[in-house]
Amino acid sequence: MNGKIFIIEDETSIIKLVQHNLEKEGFIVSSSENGNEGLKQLKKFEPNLLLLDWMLPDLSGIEICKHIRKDNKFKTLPIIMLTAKGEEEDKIKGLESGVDDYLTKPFSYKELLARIKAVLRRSNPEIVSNNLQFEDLLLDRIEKRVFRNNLEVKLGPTEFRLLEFFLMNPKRVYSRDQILENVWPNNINVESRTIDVHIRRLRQSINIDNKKELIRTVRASGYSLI
Amino acid sequence: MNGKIFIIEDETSIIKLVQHNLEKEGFIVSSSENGNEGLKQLKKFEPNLLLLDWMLPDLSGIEICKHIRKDNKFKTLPIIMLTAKGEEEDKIKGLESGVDDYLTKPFSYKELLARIKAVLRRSNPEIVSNNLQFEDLLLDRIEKRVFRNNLEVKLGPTEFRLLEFFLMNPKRVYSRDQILENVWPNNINVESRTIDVHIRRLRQSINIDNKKELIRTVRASGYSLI
DNA sequence: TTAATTTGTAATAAATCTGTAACATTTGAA
DNA sequence: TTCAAATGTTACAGATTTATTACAAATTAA
Repeated sequence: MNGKIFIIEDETSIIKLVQHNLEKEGFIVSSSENGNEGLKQLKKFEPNLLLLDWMLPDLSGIEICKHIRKDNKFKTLPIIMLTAKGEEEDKIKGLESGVDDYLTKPFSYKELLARIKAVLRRSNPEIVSNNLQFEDLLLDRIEKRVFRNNLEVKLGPTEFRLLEFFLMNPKRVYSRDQILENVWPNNINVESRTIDVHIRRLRQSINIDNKKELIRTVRASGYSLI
Repeated sequence: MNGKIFIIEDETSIIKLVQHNLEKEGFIVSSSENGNEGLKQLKKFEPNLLLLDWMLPDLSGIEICKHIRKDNKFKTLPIIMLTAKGEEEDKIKGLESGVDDYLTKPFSYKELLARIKAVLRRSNPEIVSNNLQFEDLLLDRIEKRVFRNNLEVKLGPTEFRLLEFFLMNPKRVYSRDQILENVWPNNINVESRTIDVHIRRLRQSINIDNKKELIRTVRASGYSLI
């Protein structure tokens, strides 16, 4: 993980906390506490992602956003907006100015990191680690391949996403609802029992020559990766 | 890749990191942590490219630059300048003293390598390979030719660019959008299905006497070079 | 200019995936 | 042990995605 992240945020404490943690994670981080100055620095720094405070002393986050989107070189720079609770989230959501995601303060660092990775995964997949592993199971997000015990396993798109989801938190039990929410595209409604069928298909695919079962059924609760 | 690269840079940690990585890449690397000494060594070493810190304890990078440009033997030595953030990049950009490129610290190694190759490709094309290869497939960027198993394969311009793109990151799956963005000229809009047709044409062309299929379809995701 | 090649698209065929219902089996509480 | 609820399994009919083909328009070469 060696992407570059720029932070424009006027609360020094937040900058310090986030910068320190992101650097520990391996990111190269630079920051500014003010909009105009930040914009200049940003252009020199050429980050892979921008954390942008919604409310700044001089320029608003929105202004900065627009400014960036006009600049040909940074037209596609991923931006995560940081907002204080209640700061018109609706407006932010609907932004055409092109915010890629947003977080409401106070936010947990863990959540921020997750969002950062998710956004980076879309824009610069090579920066974020792309392999998920569990025991003898390996899923390569870049190549979209799955291996069990070094043998490739063929999965359909839904089974792939399902396994990907389980691999993100092995051992954790997910209810059918949680699985639906996370694995199926938004706003799609499928019968809850449908999941059972996909679980079966996934099980069947990854159980190369009667190796040990990797998906555990937790009666009345859901499923988990062992 | 067996060109010679000289580094003049006073931060030992940077030297170590860069030198180690470049050597892994196949370059022959030598370095100095000081300007005057470095100049002498450089002349003996006769590198194909110089990585030069802008700010040095004794001589400034600019001084070194000028010095080198006066020397008939090194008049054309490609130089990539390394600058700390905020070190008057404008001046550097406009330099007639002839810096070929510059990078702002902190920089990612990946970016450095890309710049080095780009600069070398201009000055010493023979050092940087202009061939892309994958298994028995070979694409010559200079001559614009493609070979499969040593037999030349004729491709139309679009198929050529398509294959070139795939060869830059074999095994990686690209969505149709990504392919469009990278293979088609900017601001051109073609139907996403059009890509399927070009994939077909490319497949047909490179599948000389039923050799193994090289382009993989990943349903719901895109295509990849195997 | 004409001829040859290349391109994009639409139409259709083929392949693959999905969701569901129906029936089978397992589980655990009473 | 019994029985209802939960999960497993299967088959299948759409639905979706990709492959293939043909063709007209655009581009390039002769």
